[in-house]
Amino acid sequence: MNYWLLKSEPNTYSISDLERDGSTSWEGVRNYSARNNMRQMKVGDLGLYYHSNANPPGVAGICKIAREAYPDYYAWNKRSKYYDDKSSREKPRWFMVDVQYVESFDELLSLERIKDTKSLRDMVLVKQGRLSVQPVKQSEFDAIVRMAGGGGRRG
DNA sequence: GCCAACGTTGGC
DNA sequence: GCCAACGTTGGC
Repeated sequence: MNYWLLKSEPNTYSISDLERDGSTSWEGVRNYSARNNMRQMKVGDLGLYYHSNANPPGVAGICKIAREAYPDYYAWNKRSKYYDDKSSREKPRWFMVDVQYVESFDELLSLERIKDTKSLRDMVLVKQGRLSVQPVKQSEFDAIVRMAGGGGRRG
């Protein structure tokens, strides 16, 4: 199984929203690297749910991939803010997955603490920053869950 | 609101 | 294919 980190702005859709909804579709990714990462996801993979543009930013909890990549149909809807005329039904350019709520950490694990942790210094989150869907090593996933006091093991 | 670090676009 | 101009992300 693989591990991922998914960024969402809590103003737009926080982990509490995901908890309320149970699951959600992850549309609107318009970056090729992020899209390619999504296409690697398998049902059951676990994701760190990251709050970006937040105060403070950090990992808020855990989610699970509930459906593998399928065409992002928002790209075909002219009235959607995710509309892209270069994506067609015949040749979809963008993809989305479904994610399911797993757990919220009691306390957000801040980006600052992640940066201060030696074993997490090589995370894409720290090294590259801006990517909204990124791979995470199992060791990194485990360390973050441990630091956040989460119980989120597979399941 | 600023701006660094990327990504994308399009002229050539 | 190069690269300048522009747009976006996201921390601060």
